[in-house]
Amino acid sequence: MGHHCCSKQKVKRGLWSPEEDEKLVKYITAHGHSCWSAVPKHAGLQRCGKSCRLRWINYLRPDLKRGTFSDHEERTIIDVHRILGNRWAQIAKHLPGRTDNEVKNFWNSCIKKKLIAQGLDPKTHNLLPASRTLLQGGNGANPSGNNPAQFHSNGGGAAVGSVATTPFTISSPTKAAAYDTVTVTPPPEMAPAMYDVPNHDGMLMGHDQAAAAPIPAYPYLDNGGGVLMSFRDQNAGLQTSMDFMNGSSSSSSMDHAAGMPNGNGFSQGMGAAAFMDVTAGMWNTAAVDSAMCAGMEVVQPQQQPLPPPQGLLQGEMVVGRQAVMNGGGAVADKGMDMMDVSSVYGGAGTTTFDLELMESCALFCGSGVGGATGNAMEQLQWDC
DNA sequence: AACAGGGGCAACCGCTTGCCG
DNA sequence: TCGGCAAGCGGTTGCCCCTGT
Repeated sequence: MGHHCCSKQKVKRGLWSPEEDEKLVKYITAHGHSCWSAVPKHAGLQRCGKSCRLRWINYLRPDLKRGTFSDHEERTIIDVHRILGNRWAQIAKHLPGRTDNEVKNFWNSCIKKKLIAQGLDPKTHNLLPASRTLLQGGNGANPSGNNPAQFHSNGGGAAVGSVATTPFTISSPTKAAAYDTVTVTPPPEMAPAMYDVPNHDGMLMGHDQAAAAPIPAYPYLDNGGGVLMSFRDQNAGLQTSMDFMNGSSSSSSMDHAAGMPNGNGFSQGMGAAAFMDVTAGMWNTAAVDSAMCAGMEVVQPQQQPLPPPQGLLQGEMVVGRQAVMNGGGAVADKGMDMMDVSSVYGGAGTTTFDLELMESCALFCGSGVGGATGNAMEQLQWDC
């Protein structure tokens, strides 16, 4: 059965011959591809437009990078996949010269196996049950030297060494020097509700001072500020990290004070909180409801904070989309109208970080409330 | 040398999305 | 608002090549 666009045509299928490639390249080079359905006819090809498009995009495009994936590209794929899931086109955008098809094939043929070999579920990036059981037997420590927690995605090692104290990290590297931190003491009655992580898949957020250090440039997310996220497996005591960087991002970090009850984490089952203030680029958080940021260190700017956008007071706390971040649970139950950033995004335009990815990162925070279904990584997938 | 099995990759299929009349 | 069309996208298939027996 042919494509819809060519069902009435007699089209060739299967592998492309060099002659066909040449015809297509010549035509596209000379005329472009404003309408793919017209391309085969004008190029003298017995193919459907859809096939021509695929051939061009996946193989003939001059800007394609051929050959094996580098270690860096591999790490990038894993990192972004952890956030976006099987959204190959989105992942491929972070790999110049690579196509979604190429990334997908590489994932299925190589990376997936590596993750499984490391004891990680390639779909969720969480520990596989077998590995979790094994590691739990070691009281959360890494007994084998093949600890998935050592699979630190950015290669920078910012959070690898902080397994014991840094469950989840969001930071941005380049303006680290402009910020210091203040610690907000968690009200004891509030902290458990906010940080309880009820199941194995709970993702935790926290702050890692080390993660605030500048990190070398990353090839992806070149359209926004950087975010570094680090995940610790609550039960196994393991941690992995991901970095979303770009050269213009501001620095920020979040921190949980030591000794937070039950793991310092954002819960799938609870309303979760990530605090950043896009009024100053990002993570310029100042006057935050102490109940919301219990146990967190909230970064404050040291130098010339940017003026707040319209509709926001300096230092007001805004994060993500309200519908995403403020899903109810303990936080919402207390009447907190948190994380509504829509007015900021649409208004002053002061944010510079990758909203799409950031939102993907943030989604998990609230989606489990009122029906904590699925796992953390599935909740990360942005529901566009 | 022949064969089987597996891996990698290119291409296809079908659904979704966006645009336009 | 609706329907048709084209493009985008992710999942799947099938072919080719390599390796082990």
